[in-house]
Amino acid sequence: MARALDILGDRWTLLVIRELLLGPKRFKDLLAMLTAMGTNRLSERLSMLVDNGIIRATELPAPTAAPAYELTELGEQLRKPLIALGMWGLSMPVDDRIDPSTARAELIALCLTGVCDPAASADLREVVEFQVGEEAFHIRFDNGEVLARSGPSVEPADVQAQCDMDTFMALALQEISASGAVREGRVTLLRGGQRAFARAFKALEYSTP
Amino acid sequence: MARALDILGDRWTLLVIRELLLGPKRFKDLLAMLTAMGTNRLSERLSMLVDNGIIRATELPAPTAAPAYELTELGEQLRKPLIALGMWGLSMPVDDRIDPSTARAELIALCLTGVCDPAASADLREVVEFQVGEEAFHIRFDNGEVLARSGPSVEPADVQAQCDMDTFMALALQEISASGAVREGRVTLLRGGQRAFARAFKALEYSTP
DNA sequence: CCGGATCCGTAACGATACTG
DNA sequence: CAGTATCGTTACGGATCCGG
Repeated sequence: MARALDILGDRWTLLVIRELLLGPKRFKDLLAMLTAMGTNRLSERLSMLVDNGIIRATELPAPTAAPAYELTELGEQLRKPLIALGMWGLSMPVDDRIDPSTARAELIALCLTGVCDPAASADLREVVEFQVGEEAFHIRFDNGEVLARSGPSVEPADVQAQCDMDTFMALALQEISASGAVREGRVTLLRGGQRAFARAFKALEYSTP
Repeated sequence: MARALDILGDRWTLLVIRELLLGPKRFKDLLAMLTAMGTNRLSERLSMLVDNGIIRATELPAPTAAPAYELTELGEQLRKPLIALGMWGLSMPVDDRIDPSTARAELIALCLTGVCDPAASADLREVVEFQVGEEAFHIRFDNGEVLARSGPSVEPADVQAQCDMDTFMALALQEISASGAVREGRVTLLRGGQRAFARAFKALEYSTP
């Protein structure tokens, strides 16, 4: 534990890794998510993480071809522990619910992918793209694997959904049903049907929060 | 995750909680384990953790009756995430193996209790006391529950074992067998038999490191 | 513009001396 | 024993500047 904290214990380090759990990111994108972090600090953390084999420099796919950072296999292994920590933070009784104005739907989605039952999506293979407020992200179900990523999907999405933060949080907390939210117009489906959309949230359900 | 790190992200905080996962501890005991931590810093962290409902002030059992700190239910819920982080640190390829001179057997035991299969100790009910170098600790098996704690057990132990750090690490990593270690004299049993001792390590075995 | 590196004032830290 | 007070040093956030 001390060894892990020697590397991950500095301020921002775990938050940088959190961002990269949502897929490869550019320097400026990380900076945009981690407000109040200085450019020098970010650069310092990134090179330290590279030196320790937790992330590596890479390039964004095809048309963009911009430099970026991504997790290595070692870094990827932090997914479970970090999501577990996130769930603990979620259960903290500070304000009962996270402030919707500072919340980020893609991070909520990330948590869901970490706590949902893989068996529930064992025979599911679809990509759902979300637009929640300003943020765009997608969730890929691939026969038991569930992955949340920032930005639109590279392969064409089966479902494209649009809603506001409050609706997304209510969906994530299972306070409202997916099909009900569509019927009531709280969710707009730009592509795909209500059935496919509901299937996705069914697969994301967790048992014991 | 950010909420969790707001509370737990400062230096030493997670290490203080790690110590308390091994049972209630006094101020001076925490200080002794956390070398290089200033008394003011420890005091600061402790009161912050109390304010956030993660630990609480208490008293050591019966004869000692000294002030101490222990985890609340909220703090106890950090066990799984923290041990997961510890296991990640263990898999870090810095030096393959932790330096036996700085390692602490009770922390290794703590990790084992977090990753072993509860089913393996479902019908086991015994207390094993260890003396490894200077440190004394015990592991309590109670029908599926497995708990590692610093110091001797309050209830009389079924097994009392003595060995050096290298032997304990080899046992934990399943490099040698428990009964073999006893036969070869690497482990001295002050109380209890080889069978009971071997049962304990059998129950502590993990499947995928 | 993007990815950094440099500089500076402030906050946090480690060590030690001190107190109820 | 369980902290509090003080002090010199380190790490941080913010702003500015530079090379591609």
